[in-house]
Amino acid sequence: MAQTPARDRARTERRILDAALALFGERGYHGAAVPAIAQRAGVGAGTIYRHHASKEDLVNAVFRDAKTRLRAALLDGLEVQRPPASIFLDLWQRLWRFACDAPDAFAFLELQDHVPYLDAKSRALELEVLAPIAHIARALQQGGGLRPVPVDLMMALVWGAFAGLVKSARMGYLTLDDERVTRAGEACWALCAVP
Amino acid sequence: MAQTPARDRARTERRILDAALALFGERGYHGAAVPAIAQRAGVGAGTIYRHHASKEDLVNAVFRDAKTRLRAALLDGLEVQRPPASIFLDLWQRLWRFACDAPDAFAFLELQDHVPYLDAKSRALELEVLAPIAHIARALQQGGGLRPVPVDLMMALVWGAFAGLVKSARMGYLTLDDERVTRAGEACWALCAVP
Amino acid sequence: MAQTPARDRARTERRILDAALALFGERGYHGAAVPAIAQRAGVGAGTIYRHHASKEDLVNAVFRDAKTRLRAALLDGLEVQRPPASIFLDLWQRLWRFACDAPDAFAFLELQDHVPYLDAKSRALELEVLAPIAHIARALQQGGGLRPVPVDLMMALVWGAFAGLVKSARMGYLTLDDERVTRAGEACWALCAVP
Amino acid sequence: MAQTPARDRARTERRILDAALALFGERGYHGAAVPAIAQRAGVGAGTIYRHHASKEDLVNAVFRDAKTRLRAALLDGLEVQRPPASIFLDLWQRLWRFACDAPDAFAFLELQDHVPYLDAKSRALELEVLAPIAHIARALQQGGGLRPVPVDLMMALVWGAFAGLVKSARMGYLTLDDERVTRAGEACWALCAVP
DNA sequence: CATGAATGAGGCTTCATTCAT
DNA sequence: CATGAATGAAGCCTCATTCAT
Repeated sequence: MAQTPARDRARTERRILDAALALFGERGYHGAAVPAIAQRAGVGAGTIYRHHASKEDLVNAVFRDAKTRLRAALLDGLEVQRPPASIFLDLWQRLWRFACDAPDAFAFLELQDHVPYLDAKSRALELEVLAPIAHIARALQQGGGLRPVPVDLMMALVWGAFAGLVKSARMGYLTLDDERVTRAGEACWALCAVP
Repeated sequence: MAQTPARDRARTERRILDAALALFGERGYHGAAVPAIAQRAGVGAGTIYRHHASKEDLVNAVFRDAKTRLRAALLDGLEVQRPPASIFLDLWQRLWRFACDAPDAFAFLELQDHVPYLDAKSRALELEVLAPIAHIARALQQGGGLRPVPVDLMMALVWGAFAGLVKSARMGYLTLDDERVTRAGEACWALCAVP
Repeated sequence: MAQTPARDRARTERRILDAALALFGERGYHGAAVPAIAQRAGVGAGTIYRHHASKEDLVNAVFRDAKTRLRAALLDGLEVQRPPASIFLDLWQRLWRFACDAPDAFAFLELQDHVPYLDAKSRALELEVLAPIAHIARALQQGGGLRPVPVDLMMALVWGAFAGLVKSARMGYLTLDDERVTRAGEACWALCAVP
Repeated sequence: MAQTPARDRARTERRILDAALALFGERGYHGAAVPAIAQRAGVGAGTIYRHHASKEDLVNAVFRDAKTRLRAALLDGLEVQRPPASIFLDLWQRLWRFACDAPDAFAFLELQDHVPYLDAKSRALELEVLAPIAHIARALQQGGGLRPVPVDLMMALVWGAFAGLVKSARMGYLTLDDERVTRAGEACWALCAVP
């Protein structure tokens, strides 16, 4: 079978992306050395360059991979014909599940120091995640289901609040479990709900 | 006067801290080169090592300097004998003023990639900022003035929400002005208020 | 037919030699990458190593191939029972035709940076080109048809003069055509002619 | 004295240029490794980059240094109010002296593989050497003192002839001494002399 | 005490070579 | 037998740190 090399190659690529995601997330763009990524991926340093033209290219691939997974986690099968609170809490749970299932991806996406290296395609992908949510929020707001605060502000506040939760947990300032996260979500809904 | 050398030294130190803060904030710990910091501070590279034993030492000094200024901005003269909402909105305004007056410091403190290098003294300082606020929050909560959600969660949510706001603005996803920030603060207060 | 595999192999070998000649000639021994040669030859990188044990081996094969062609261009059917000037101008024309027909080969042979890697067989071949010409020159000189200057000097001067012409043209300091090359050859003959 | 550091720096720079000249001349641009140059210069690898922005920058500095010395060797104090043959033989001797005094520089300048990396300033310098000689040659030719062959051709031939001599000697095909070089020069003059 | 030239370990990247398919 | 993915040594270059001035 001539298919095996292709499968091998894909597996190698996945291990590179996973290792890079973990190290970029742990130590930032400049703090993650390419040879260290290679070692963690269990490949030679040169192999990374058969898959990505440069470290910058690699961080873009990692970003797009993680962002695509986040988009799927947030939006796939999302049911929007529901009361606003229900939609909000569903999204909150989806965020939490993503943060649990893919902690490396969540940590990486929250990190900022790769941002200067993102290319146009990566930036476009960022909007592909935000735009549908903004669209939903605006529709709800026009239907009177959301507090009349500019949607861009509200999204930044909610996303920031959730990120703050996870970051505090990672730094050891608090611990999280499903029940506490749900309560935090309910409190956060007050931020969006019509007063 | 034997005082002049001491004053010179303090002035040099300030320029080093400011330059380091700016570069660490812009490019992260690993992305900021010591010679570049020296150049921005207008001193020789060796001079930095007369003030700090190492780059790690320097980043701790920068962290403590910024955190101390944040503590002052948040807590100095804070009047706690007021209705909870008033305290909250005051803190929110203080945060906003700090983010405007010292954007480098705010950006740096939000950065993650220096965290692994913080020493015990720096970590202790972090608590010195959080503890008084937690104390206030708990008192208000016991007085029935705050939503009965664990205070650690609430603080993480609110701090995260504010940080998310500033981060979104820095990334160009929204623009901020006093009025919009005030409205965001009011929405955020709903998160803390007794339902 | 069992001959086809052999013919295929020979064709592959020719493409490898041509590609290597071109790249070595353009960028020098160290500047030409084996994978780049393989790509230009339209073969896999591993294929080159089925034909040559190493890059050093390859450059020797290229050298011998080019030198053999030069020898043929200079000496095949050379008529030496003629007046010295006629022989000289014939050789000059042959050089010019070679430089036009096989510019890659000419450029490569003039290059110096592969010289340290030439093996004994390649060095021997070099002499196989020079020796017959030296033999002819000495015979003419003994017959009084050439200036009484050591033949080794005269050959170095003439070969160098021709090479200088081509090199200047390649660097854009002059342009060449048949007529100008012929005039240059006539001037160069004065170098060899009995004063 | 604050002058010593400047003198040290200049000395370091000279050693770098000399080492780079030798290695580029011996092994070509791609064959000379920067760490090897540093070792030969007796400095750390990083030091080279305090004097030159890149390897390309270094090869340009080496080129300009060598070319400037060649220009001085050829043209400084050249007396042109003399019979053409005398001028020619003087230049020939100057070339020979340069090739003896600065064999590394001569070998390097003859090498071609740095040419693609020369910048505009370096190319301009090349012309500064050629132009005065071309000017002299044209004047002589108009005065009837030189063979009526295009000056660009004649210069390429003579320069090439001399280079061929030195190259043959370096490759061991012949040996040179003052007397033999003088005889070669006399033969070469025939190339330029009015027939 | 400040300086900045020097250092060399380590980072990013290339490439000659191997080997499983 | 051809292939091309993988390798890791080695190349170019940066930068945290030192030290002579």
